[in-house]
Amino acid sequence: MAVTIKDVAKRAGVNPSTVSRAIHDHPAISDKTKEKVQKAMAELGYSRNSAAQMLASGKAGAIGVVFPPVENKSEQPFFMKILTAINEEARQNEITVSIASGYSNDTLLSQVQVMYQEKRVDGFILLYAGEADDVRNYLLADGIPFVVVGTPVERANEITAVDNDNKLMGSEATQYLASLGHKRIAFVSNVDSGEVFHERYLGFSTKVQALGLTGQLLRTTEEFEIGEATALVVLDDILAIKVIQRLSEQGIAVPQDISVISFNNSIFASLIHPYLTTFDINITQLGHRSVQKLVHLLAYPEDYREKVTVPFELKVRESTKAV
Amino acid sequence: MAVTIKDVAKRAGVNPSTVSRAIHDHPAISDKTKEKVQKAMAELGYSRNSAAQMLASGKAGAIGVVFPPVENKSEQPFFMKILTAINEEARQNEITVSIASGYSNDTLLSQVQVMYQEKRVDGFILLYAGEADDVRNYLLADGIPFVVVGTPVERANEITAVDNDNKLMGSEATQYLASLGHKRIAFVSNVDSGEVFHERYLGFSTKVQALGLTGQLLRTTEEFEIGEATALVVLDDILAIKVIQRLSEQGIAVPQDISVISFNNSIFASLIHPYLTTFDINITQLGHRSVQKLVHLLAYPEDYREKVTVPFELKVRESTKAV
DNA sequence: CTGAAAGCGCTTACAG
DNA sequence: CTGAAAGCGCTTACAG
Repeated sequence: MAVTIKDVAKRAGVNPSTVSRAIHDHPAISDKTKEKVQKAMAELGYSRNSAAQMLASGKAGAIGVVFPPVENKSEQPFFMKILTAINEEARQNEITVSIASGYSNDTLLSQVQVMYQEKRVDGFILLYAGEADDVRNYLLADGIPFVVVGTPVERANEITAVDNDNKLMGSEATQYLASLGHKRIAFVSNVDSGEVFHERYLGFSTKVQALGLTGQLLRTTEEFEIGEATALVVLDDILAIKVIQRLSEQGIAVPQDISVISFNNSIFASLIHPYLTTFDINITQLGHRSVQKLVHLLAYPEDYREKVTVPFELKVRESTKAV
Repeated sequence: MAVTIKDVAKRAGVNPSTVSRAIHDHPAISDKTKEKVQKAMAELGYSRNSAAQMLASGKAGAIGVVFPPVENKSEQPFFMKILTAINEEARQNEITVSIASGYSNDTLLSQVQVMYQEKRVDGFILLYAGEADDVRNYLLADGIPFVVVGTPVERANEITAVDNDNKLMGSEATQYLASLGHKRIAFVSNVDSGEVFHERYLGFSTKVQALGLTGQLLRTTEEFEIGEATALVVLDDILAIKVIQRLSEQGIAVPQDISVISFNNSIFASLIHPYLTTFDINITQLGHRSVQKLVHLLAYPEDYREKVTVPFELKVRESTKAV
């Protein structure tokens, strides 16, 4: 019923193996034959059968995207956005994207194992980094190609990663506030672990020191006092708008009384006023590059694992002002 | 290298065809033989080769999830959440989820066509409804199994759909406000088309009429006056928090001066105060049911197309109060 | 209840 | 530059 390589071969008056080679643009096949085959394919409306191709070639032509085992994925626009970007780039490479998601490490691991063992995918993109977990250990142990979006803390040397330079971003946030004349700045976070927090905070505190400013760390999990600070570097957009509301309840207005700068440039940054001055982390690029790196790894499994750093961009909006 | 059905057969002392049947729990195979095969599989660590299975059986064991061709998918938690739910249910059914996304109807259509023609998927779940578009027309024309999340306006009779009852939700929103003593209520929207808007608004206006209340439609795209209204039914959470901020700038406080009720119960509903009274639309259930319906359709292609209505639930929070 | 055989639609050494 | 053949790992009528 469906058009096969045999039908095309018959129509073009060649052997099926020649059709297969023509399709893959094999250098040994003459241009003339390639044209004949092209023509026959077009006339018959040929589509390859991916299952047959996978079986014969041993390649799945698909990659798995692994979401973090957390409940609140849907609250973070990051995931949908990078998934879209990954799919876009995958399509350019004629690769299909399958997904693995779950709320525990166990379900995630078993999905990843099944996907790989059943040869449904050739490799993986992990959308979370940090400490090693079961999934990463499995991939590493079995030598399965994968790339991580984010920065692994362990065995970073053996892992291809794509990330922003969070330390530099923390530093530039501070620098920008300093350029507006702020001298007393606080870093605000709702967590005290995680690579993203560590790096952004490190960039902040290093820069504070370098410029001779006054800096401190404020945790939103406890009651906190702004004190003398005239500017805040907040871990991400969503936290920033919560902080701004809390300040507003205390009669402190942003940016009139205090400036706020944050990270990610998500929907939350331009949801309500004051729109946030924030760093765009270029999620589309993160997605594209991670696919490219994985494709490379698939072709050259023994090549070096390297880290790709994607540039960010400051978006100045309403939440910051000069003192 | 990888363990195949042949290896298992040899170990179990049976024919490969028997192994295949045992794996699929074929009724003709004796329990004793099934056990032998189970044991051999476990000992050898057998995993099926999905490509071979797909080729031999003609089934992909995978479904495609199609995202709407819009830019702002990542801003709506709905998509990530339903994707997670779909994947969860698919896993229960040993089905893989692949995705199709793009910013134009053309790229979306070509992805869907390729996925189906290359036999990578058996059917699709469309995450958008409303007017017929190229993708849906293609699926309908070629008799490809699919289910829609949402309510199609055309040819609804030929399409399996999973949705909430938006009209009823609009009605119950109004009813709830009326029960709090509100008599002048406005419906607030930033669009004037789309099934979701139409249905929710229809439910609102029908109920307003039935209860003898005063109702009106306010468009946020223009300057609007609350007028005499003491309560607002807002199209969705994200719009609601924007409206609340606008009111606040005019010195109107929610819920002290005016009540607000909205829909979706997304992250935006409990992001900042006042937390929103809103309807939870049960996205997890929408996702699960859509997979179940598709699986059914795959097994019984000639069965009726039907609509599944998933219940919703009112979440009372801070944005509404009695007059 | 089980086996032997053909076939699914490709790819790829091997020949020439 | 191209063909003939074997093989990838399953499934499934057909026999018995």
